[in-house]
Amino acid sequence: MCAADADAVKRRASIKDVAARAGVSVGTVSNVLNNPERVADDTRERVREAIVALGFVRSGAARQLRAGTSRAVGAVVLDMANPFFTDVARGVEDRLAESDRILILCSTDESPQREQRYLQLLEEQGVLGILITPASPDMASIEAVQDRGTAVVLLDRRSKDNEICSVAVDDVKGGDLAARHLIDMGHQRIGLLNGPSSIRQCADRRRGVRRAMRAAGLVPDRDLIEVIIEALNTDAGDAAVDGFVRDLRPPTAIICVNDLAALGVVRGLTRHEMRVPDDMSVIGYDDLDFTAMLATPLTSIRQPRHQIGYAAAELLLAAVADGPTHRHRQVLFQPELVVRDSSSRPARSGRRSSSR
Amino acid sequence: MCAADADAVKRRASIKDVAARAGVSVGTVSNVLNNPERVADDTRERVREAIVALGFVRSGAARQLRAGTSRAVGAVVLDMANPFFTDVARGVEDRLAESDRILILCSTDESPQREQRYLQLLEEQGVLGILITPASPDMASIEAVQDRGTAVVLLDRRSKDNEICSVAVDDVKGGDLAARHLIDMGHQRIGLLNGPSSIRQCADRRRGVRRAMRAAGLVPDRDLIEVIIEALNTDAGDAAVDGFVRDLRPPTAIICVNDLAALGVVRGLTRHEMRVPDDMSVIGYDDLDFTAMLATPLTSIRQPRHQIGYAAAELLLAAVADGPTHRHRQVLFQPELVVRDSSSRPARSGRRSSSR
DNA sequence: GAAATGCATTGATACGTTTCAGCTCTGTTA
DNA sequence: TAACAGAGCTGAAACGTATCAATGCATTTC
Repeated sequence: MCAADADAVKRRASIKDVAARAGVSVGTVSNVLNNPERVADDTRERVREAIVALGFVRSGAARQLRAGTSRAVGAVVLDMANPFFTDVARGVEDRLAESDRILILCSTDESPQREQRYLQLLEEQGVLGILITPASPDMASIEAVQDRGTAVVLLDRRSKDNEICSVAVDDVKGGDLAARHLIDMGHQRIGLLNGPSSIRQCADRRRGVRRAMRAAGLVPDRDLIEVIIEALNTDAGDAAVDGFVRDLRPPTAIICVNDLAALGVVRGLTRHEMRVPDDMSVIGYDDLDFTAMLATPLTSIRQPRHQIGYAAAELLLAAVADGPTHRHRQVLFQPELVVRDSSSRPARSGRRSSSR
Repeated sequence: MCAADADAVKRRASIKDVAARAGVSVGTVSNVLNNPERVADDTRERVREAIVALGFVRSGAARQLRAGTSRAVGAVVLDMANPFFTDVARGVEDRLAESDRILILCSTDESPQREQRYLQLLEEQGVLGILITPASPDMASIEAVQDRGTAVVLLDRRSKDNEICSVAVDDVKGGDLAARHLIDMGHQRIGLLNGPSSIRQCADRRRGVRRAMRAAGLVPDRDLIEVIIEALNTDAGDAAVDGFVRDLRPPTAIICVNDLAALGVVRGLTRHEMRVPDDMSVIGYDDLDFTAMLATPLTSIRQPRHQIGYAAAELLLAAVADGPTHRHRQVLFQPELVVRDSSSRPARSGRRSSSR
């Protein structure tokens, strides 16, 4: 009913149609769009009128082809339904929106094939750059993309050889924070519910925990009780509780690999008729939104998720602006301890492991 | 070290470079890419070798310009960090991946300006189509986009006049399910913690609740205690509990506008030294992942989030395939009641409101 | 009054594909 | 033998924009 002429169905108006209608050359229309200060006021106005009258929308494809500059940035994550990546992606988007850029979001589900496919699609798309949490250990194809001229920033990973920009969180510090907090409150025997060491984050946190213990005069090999779970979810956390409470000298606190597992640990403790934090302190990791809202709000380690995304996008845009002169940078964020009700001083200190 | 000739730094290889290297014309290279069966085996092989040798990546921009066909689909949601949209988006992505398509995800934060901006960027980008949860009540600009030839599907909204495809959930049914469940268990006085009626979903659920009550012989105006909250979060839910328990004839069950509010209700009840479900049944809405993992797992109404996204993407691709002959369709999903521990028979039935 | 200056605009070109009419060559049919 | 068919390939045009040298025109400077 509105701006549609009888035959406008055929095809979108082009810059040529606008030029014809406004009685100017296509070059002038292009200038109105890209360098409005270069064109006289009345001409500019006339062109603008023609643009709205025709419902003209400029072709990003043609613009990109000619000018070589795209509006889109790609982000390749393990799973965009995972709250961690979700918040990171939101940070990315917020930074991109400031520069009128747009985000193409891809989930690999940790499948190298899917990662490969998405990399190719993004490269064909001619994105400005790619943010990626690699699914496959082999970085060859990612480096190939970078060599071919597309900026790349690693998300939640560090590049060892400084060949590529990255934004990550200091997980050693995260483990350290959790353990130090417990030790400060008087805990002497600590449980660590961790994921497999093959996951860098898990290995790092373990190192952090042990470091903090040694620094406090404890002996990790004696005073740290470790349980490894493969699936980092609530059910696994629940089941793992048995391993801790059946220990000859059970811990008085458990540091968990993430909040979901911590939730399971709380559930498992309830199963054993133990109360949090009176009988056992519990610390989570990730500080998911809901953990603060539980009956016993969870002490947790917070990662600045939104900031990570924002910083990664910032780094990417800088890399694009720098061009070939760009020097790769590694950004490392510090996690933060959020103390809530699930951690407290141990009820009974030291070795008096008698009745109950 | 690999496929980079000395001067390959200058610019990405084009189809022309491939043609030269393979000793064929550009038309043939194009055919190898798009209609491989049309070219002889050995030629095809030669071209393929040239492609990998040069690290050739075809330009999506040029392809789109010439062929008029894009690989990208846009999705405009209120907030991509919201678990609802997150799962919906994942459904969209999964469907798109099946067709080698890519998802551009945009959060409006319910700002009409931001929505407007994103619509324009997506249209310039030449996306195949747009999935959108409108932020502004005014659909004019969305319809304008559709009129100009970009397919549009509404997400989590219904279009009244059938001028546009949509995928939504039956919220009346959701309210009905929750109330019916409680009534079946013997509850006679029911609390409804709802959002403002200006939100279509809230109004619909209220209608569903009242419908179920009437169907069971209850009188909503007498037996339904309603509390409205503006912010649909945990703190508001917590605070709202006072309104219910101070009622002359308090309800024995509360239906909540979402799981976060339900969490707050549980917390508020604890504050009043009431237990769930013994003293009060609580039903949430959304069935967020973590609600099943709580100390008292939450009864909730589940919306098929992933399916919604998948179906919306399917609808969009169908609309694109149909071209101008397309007939708009409205898809309505049914929500599902998930019974867990937070709902049970009322402790004391009817009016004997004596001791405890 | 001529030259110089600066501003607004033009028109042609290039970007990298896809597409398609037409060419060549080989083998088959009448 | 001529005509034809079909497979395989070529070469040029077109898609819609940005860019830039060139042009026209009005104003200022000497």
